[in-house]
Amino acid sequence: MDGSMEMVKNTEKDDDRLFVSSVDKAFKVLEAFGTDRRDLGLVEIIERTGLNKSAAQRFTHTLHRLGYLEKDMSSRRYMLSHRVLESANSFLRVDPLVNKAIPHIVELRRQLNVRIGLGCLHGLNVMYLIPLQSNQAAFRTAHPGFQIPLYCTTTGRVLLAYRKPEEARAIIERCERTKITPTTITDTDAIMTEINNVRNQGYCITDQEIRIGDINLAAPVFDGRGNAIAAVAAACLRNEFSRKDMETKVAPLVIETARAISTDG
Amino acid sequence: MDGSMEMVKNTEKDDDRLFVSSVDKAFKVLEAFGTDRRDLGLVEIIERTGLNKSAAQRFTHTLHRLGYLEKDMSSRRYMLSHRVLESANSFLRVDPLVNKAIPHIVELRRQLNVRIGLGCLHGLNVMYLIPLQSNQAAFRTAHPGFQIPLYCTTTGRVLLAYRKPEEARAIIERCERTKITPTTITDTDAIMTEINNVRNQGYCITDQEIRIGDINLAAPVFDGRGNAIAAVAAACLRNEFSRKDMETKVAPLVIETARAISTDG
DNA sequence: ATATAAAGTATTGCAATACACTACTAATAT
DNA sequence: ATATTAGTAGTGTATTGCAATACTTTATAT
Repeated sequence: MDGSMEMVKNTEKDDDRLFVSSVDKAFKVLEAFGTDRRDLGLVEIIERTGLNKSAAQRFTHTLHRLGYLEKDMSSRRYMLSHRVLESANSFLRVDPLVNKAIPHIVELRRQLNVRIGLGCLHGLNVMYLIPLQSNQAAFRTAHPGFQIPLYCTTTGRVLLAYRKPEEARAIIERCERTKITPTTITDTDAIMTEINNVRNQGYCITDQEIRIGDINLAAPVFDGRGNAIAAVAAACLRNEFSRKDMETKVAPLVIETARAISTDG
Repeated sequence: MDGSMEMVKNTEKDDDRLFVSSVDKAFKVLEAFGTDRRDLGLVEIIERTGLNKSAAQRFTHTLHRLGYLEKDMSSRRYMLSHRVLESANSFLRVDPLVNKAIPHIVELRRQLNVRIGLGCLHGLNVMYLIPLQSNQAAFRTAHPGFQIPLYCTTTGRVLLAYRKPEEARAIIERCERTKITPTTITDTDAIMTEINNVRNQGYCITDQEIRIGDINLAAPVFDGRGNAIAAVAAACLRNEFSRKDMETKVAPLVIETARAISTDG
């Protein structure tokens, strides 16, 4: 009654009369299903989403009825249904970048016979739109939507290289930089040095910064306005490709592929 | 005021106090984005979803703020964002069927060098969880979540073959059976005959029923309880594989792959 | 075996949220 | 220039979603 009727928590989503918070909560539930566990019980969903019991109950129920969640009736635990693939397929089939890239990516894979990916920025991660496995092996990571950290990967560094340096630096500093392998570079300045090289040489190499035995290389894809919107990356094995091989043999092919995918401005 | 306060429209979702209809509407908007058009304006969304203007406005706005829809500010049209790949990736990475199948599917592709797919039932369609392209060409249809009709495809017929005949018949009759190619079988009895053969011979062949020049073969994958939960399908070219080739060379390999993926009861 | 705790399900009155309606503005098409 | 269509903003109201609570079932410990 002291006149302070105004809420203090007007950070973002409040005071937005068009925002429907039920939708937000429903997606919080969907997003609770990550890659670590397959099925979740109600309490686990409550823990992961921050919703209360009633809300968790109502949104799991609703998503179940809509067919986006499966429910195992004996364990009463929920899991994602294959229905979530619907919108993913819609996206992939109509996205111009993906469609333009596919034949070039396939051809590059044929030439090098290594894993090839097309990735873009997604928050503080790189998301692969097309992760093409090599012909021999099949990786569990070879599905669209696969994400890897931004700061220690070729695709991430390439995409940062074509943004304003201070912007790139800010993004890197927001990353939780962990030493994934002994050779992972985590120092901001060191990463910035790598990034600065990219703009000069037109590609980026990382040497087992994310997986022992891998040496990777990526080059930028540009849109019509000259923005780097994606990168083509090749994941090679160190005992098949030396650093010199990467520079002299792999780099020209990857750069040429990325250029071919780029929209000619 | 005549006492008829009760609603008449209690078909399904009403009288369900736990069902949150805002979530339903939000997903209606997401589902409006199919594979025919990339971007949609507000009115198109209204037409496809049946929502009114306010609702369409609020849910596009909400989905945009959540990052699931992109908005082109010049055309003010919406499109799916690559964020929809997140849950697809989560599903594919943790699904036991997919994980068990991948190495076998890859090996089968290596042996035959044709397109191989792992599909399951999804309403009146077959949905491919893993559509593996052949090594030479790349199809736009080679993304997870790709759907094909049930009634005229090997996977569909295989999956129906291991259900009760009357159930299978009912499903077929619910399909809108169009003659996709001149040789597409659309008659219910004729399809039932094909389906009955499947249970005897353990596989299904279709001869250019969905694409001229293709001859396809599929075999069932069973879960621990003996239910056919998926099928392995091989899409071959007619000028590379005769019907006899399919029966003698392809069928044993596909059946063996499907059996290897099946959970041993 | 029995008790105890934990997880999941069902119900209800209340009020805040999402609703439809309307009015307004901007962009095409004629 | 004018008409028409598409998209945006605002508002009072009641319907919808909310939290609290009670109840049932399953799991765990004693």
